[in-house]
Amino acid sequence: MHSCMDWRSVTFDWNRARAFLVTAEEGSLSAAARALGMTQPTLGRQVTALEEELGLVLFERVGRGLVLTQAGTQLMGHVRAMGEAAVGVSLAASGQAQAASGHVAVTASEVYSSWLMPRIARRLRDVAPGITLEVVASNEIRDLRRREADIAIRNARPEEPDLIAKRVGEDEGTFYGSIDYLERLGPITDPADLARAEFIGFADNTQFMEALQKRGIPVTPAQFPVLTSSHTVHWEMARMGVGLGTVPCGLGDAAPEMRRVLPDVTFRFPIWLVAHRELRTSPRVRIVWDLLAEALPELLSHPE
Amino acid sequence: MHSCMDWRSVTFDWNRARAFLVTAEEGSLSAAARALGMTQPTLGRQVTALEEELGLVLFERVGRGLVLTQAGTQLMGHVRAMGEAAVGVSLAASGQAQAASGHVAVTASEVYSSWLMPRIARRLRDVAPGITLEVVASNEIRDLRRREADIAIRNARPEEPDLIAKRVGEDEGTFYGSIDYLERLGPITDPADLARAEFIGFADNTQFMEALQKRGIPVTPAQFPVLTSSHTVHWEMARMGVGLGTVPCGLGDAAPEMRRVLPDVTFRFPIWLVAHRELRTSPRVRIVWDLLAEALPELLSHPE
DNA sequence: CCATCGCCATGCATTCCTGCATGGATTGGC
DNA sequence: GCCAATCCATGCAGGAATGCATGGCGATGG
Repeated sequence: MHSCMDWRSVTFDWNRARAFLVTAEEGSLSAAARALGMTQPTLGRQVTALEEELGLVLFERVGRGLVLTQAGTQLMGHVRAMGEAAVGVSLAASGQAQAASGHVAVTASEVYSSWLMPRIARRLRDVAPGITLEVVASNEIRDLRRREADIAIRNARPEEPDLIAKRVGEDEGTFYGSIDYLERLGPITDPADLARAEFIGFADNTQFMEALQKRGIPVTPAQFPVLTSSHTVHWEMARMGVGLGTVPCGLGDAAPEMRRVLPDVTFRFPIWLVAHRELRTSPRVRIVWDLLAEALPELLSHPE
Repeated sequence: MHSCMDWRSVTFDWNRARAFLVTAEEGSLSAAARALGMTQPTLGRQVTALEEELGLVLFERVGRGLVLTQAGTQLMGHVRAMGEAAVGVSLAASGQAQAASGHVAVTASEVYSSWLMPRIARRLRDVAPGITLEVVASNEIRDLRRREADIAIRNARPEEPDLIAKRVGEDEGTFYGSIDYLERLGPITDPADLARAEFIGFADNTQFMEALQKRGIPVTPAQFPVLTSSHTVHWEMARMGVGLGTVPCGLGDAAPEMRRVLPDVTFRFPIWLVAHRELRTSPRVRIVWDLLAEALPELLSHPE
């Protein structure tokens, strides 16, 4: 329709225009870098590149600071207009996000539901107050196709092709035991010592046992006095001194009555975000998805 | 001064806004890519990234084309304003460049002065008609410090620290002989055969001889019957059949009465642009500098 | 007059982005 | 109903942009 329009005149790098605008307003590259959350060399190079792109000298490099040339001054008006329109874009965008409403269900393991999701929910309040969040705490692999949840947080990439998945980070877990249980057990200094210990098991225990054996920890089914599909039950069993529990370090380290058994032996496992293809096009689901994708990595790396 | 201003609202990637604008106006990613001279995957990723950055769904992916969502429609107004301001920036910039005037002197070797500079001058007419260009054809290393020229085109990086230099490309040269001289000389199939030949030499001939010997061509001072500092004289000597001449391939191949001696043995040498630091801040010099930096690489690679 | 501070320029390792080639999906024509 | 054309999504390799650390320079205050 508008294909008659000529876009050649907007082909220059708009980010360089932004660098020029902020630098001119702030008066120096360093100040502009601080304002934009970038570094001074980056902004300096962007401004230089814009000068080469336009074939103009915008700043006079004079000693300490930069001074706008006549050409730069005349461009400032137009660049300011771009900046004001950009503010409009930003405000309108956040307004649209604020206006989004509806219901979004996220499923995660019990541990993550109680540990991570509250922080996510708090952020969601600020970004999109109209969205109500439902947290489905479950360790079972919920079937997204049945609409039991819109987004799932999992530890593996799903194989279904009509699901989209994004790896958002990595978490770390290790063995924990209650202080009194560890006393009864005696000193553990080596993975081989764990042959004396007992573990709280998971419902699908063979997979868990195989993982332990791969790490050089010889275990037999007899060492699993209790199996449970609930991570909460799992953790409570460990706290009661029934056996060793395996939980994310962020949770286990925060429990005062629990201790790592082998502090240096940890298991790293990936965190995946999963949703339907179609659901990603739903505004409210997309907002929650993007929030999770942004917030989870830092929550996992900075347990805070 | 304006440090009170809050730039957080313009921190989003402006190029992604441009991608969104053109895509929405053109109606498809592919059309937008054609209009902007980019590729469809790039624009698709930029739009997706903008959606994640703003936390919005801008397009509904429906079958063939894309359809603006409500949020996208509402953003279009502000993004259009950015685009119009961008057109203003572009127009003002070209206007400023057009208005630039003054005198700029460029020094280059005789060969390049007559071979490359006319094409440069033609382009300069379009970009900045107010600038008058002086071409100083000289093979001597002109001293830029004495203001004999504003910009120099050289074959080596200068060592003076107060000069700025930019490598703009690479050129290729080889030996040429006139047809009748090559007949007198007999067949040349190997670099070692050149021991029978005579060469036109340069004023600083030791450097040239060393370069030949490094390439496995044994030469002695007795093989240089004529020395000259002028490349033009050098070439005329070769054309008259005095000996073998060494010139850029772009020049030598265009001469009908000359032939390459060893077509596959070529010398590659770099092309440097040199100017004063201070002169780079002069608008008119900067315009010519940027034009040279942009045009020379393609002139050297596509001799046309 | 000298020391200190802030600012800009440059070399280097890394990350991110871009372009290319391909696969999957849908629309329109015959 | 099938074919062809068009468009969007994704894996991959090369190149560009970014950040970090450093050096040089001018301005300011003692």
